[in-house]
Amino acid sequence: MTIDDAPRDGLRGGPRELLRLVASGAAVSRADLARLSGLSPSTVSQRVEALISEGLLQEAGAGKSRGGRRPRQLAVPTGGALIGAIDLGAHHARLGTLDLTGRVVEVRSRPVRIEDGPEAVLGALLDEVTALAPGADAAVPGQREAVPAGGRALRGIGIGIPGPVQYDTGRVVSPSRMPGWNGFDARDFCARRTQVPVVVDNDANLMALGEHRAAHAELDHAVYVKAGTGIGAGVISGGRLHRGAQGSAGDISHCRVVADPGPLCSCGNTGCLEAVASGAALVAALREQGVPVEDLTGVMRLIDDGDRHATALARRAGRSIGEILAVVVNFFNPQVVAIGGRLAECEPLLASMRATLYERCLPLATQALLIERVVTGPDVGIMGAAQLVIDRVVDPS
Amino acid sequence: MTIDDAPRDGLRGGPRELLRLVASGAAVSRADLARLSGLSPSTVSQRVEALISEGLLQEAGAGKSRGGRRPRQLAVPTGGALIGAIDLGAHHARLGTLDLTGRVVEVRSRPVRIEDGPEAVLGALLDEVTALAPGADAAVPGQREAVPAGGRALRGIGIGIPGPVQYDTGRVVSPSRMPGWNGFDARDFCARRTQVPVVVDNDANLMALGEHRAAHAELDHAVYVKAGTGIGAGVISGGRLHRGAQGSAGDISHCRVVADPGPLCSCGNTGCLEAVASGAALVAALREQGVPVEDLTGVMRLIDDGDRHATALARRAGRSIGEILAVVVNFFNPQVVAIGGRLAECEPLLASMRATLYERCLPLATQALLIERVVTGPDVGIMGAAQLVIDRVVDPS
DNA sequence: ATGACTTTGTTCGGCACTCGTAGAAAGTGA
DNA sequence: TCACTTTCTACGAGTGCCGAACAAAGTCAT
Repeated sequence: MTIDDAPRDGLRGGPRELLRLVASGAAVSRADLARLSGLSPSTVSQRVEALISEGLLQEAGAGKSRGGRRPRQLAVPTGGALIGAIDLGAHHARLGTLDLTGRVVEVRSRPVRIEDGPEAVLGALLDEVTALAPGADAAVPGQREAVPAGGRALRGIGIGIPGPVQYDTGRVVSPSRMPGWNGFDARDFCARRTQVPVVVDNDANLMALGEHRAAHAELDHAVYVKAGTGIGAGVISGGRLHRGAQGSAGDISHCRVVADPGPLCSCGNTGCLEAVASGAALVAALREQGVPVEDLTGVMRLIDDGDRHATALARRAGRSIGEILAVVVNFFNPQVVAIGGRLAECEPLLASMRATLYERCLPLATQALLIERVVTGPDVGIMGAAQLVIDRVVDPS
Repeated sequence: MTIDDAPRDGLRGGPRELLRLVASGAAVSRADLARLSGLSPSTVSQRVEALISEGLLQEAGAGKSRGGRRPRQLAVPTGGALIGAIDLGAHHARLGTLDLTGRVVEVRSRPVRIEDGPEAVLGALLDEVTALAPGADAAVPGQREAVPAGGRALRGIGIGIPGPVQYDTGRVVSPSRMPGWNGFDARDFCARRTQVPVVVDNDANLMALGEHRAAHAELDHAVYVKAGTGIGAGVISGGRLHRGAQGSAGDISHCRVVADPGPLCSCGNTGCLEAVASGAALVAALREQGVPVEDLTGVMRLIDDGDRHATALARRAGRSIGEILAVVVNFFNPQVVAIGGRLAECEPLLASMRATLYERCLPLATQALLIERVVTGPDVGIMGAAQLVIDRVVDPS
């Protein structure tokens, strides 16, 4: 829809690049920044000065000499403004605050009941997030420009939803298994309620953004699969998040993987990937086999214990995911496919997926392909949310 | 590989935007350009002056008044420099010359025998292309800057290859059914031979570039399928050509579409899309059924005549292509899927493909999806080649 | 210690690009 | 003939970046 969906920010060009280089520890001095960013020393000097006067950067004493003048070290100040983030899942939500460099400050997990509807679910989570940033009303009005903004005020909130989100409008569209959410304008609702800018996106997209920035910032093309209760994917093309026309890019959950008399899916079709390989499908299939299992955690435990049925199901799920991803890899030719979510912990699933990919893809497409588990951990979603807020709200270059 | 694979040129920003607006007939005067491009009138004036002095644009008398001063009309000069283009196919090649706005000047078709190897095939085609632009040595040395460059000199050549091309290096990599081409550095060979800048890309990518610029320039995400002797696809993401990590993006020909004892593919696997749905596969399957058919043209004729076997095969091919494209559409969520190549003329195939797409995709992904036949005609490949040359050689902003 | 050399960082002028404003040029219409 | 519109250019200003020169602060061999 928009011309530039997500500015390729922290890499080349954007003024945030310098900030990120310092925050990541890659650069400590202005000279480092010039070398790493490719900008001229004079430009770096200029920009650093601007960042310091905005309160986004500060000097931190002198470093060690490398045979010449000692560098004046730079650091990202702690205690500045905050970003709120919510990563909503099928049964649990993760929420927290992060600083303007995208580092987690505080994080919590809460059980949620999606079926209570968007107002109730989001309302409670928003209240908790805003409570984590008490600085909002402690801000000194006159100094908002000079000092980074009072106590620890909230500059924006990023929210991930486990279903399709029309990013331009912030609406949730035709989600399966989220009764009462269809068409809900989550962005507007949250922005009105908190009086703070809000961005809303699909949870897999946020995972992709978080993991890509944290682990693969130098790679141009990547696919991140989130396999938990449901299955989704986030797509990076040319260093930017690819959301597609309706914002539903990466939604592979209803691709067909088994011939016609397959298991019935929540979407009404049969044989969908989600009906075969998602966490919910594993739980359902085990129960059908008479194995008493509570939830996905129970399934994971069975697999860890070496239960035959559960392990076989996990292998089959991995094969199914691999079959779809094989098409995706041939078509998209990414540099990396990373899998996250609860099911990524499942070794048999991962192994089957890998095997299927290598078997079914062009050798050309897999020869240099990284197939990994997501390395950023359970906070990856809220980290991606914060990245999005930084890109779109804090510093939309 | 590169940060900015293909600059989003003719749209917003690039200095070529103005040229394209004039060439397409959308703008006739400087005032038009200012309105359409969003640039200020002063900037337009400046850029137009620069383009005129480069010989890329010229004034063409006064237009009709709209209640005020009459506009000074602009036009793209004819007779300027040329771009050479070759669209290599499995059995035929299309070659020609185009002007700097991407319009075809001359075009021809030649039978080729790929198996003669790259030097012989490309050598002959290059000779013919250079012969179409005799201005190369007629150029007046001193005036190369002021006047557009002598007679009709060749500024660059764009070449499409029916197999994977590593775009960065210009090498052909592991093509199936192109014996003797693997690893061949086509760009270097052609550039040395002609002493002119050369760009080489996959044929489906060039088709995508040509069709996108000509028909869907305003759309951000598109997939163009080229179904002829082989099957390939070109991918546009965010208005740019997405080539992927190894340049093999869009290569869906070896995705599996039938369960294990499927037809043997040239790649050694069984059940590949190419072994089921390509033109070559249709010819082979008909022969196996005892139908004497010469080539793809023969198959098309049978289908037009209503032959049951041929039509059934075409329908099955359409379904197979649709099954793969369904995954692609769910994953990539494009605004348009267009199909070109010889098989696109086949109505039953197209119908089956459409049906399969609507059946297997998320409604969200197909509700606004255009499913079309390519409209640019048989020259689309060389038009795309010229676009690539313009972007990368003539005017790499 | 002393001078040569390194590394770090700033200042300053200049280039390239764009915009806005003003105004010139060239029409129309009452 | 005058008011008004449309088209196009000229000029000054602003921005963002760069390179060169220089200033600051070290190390190291003699």
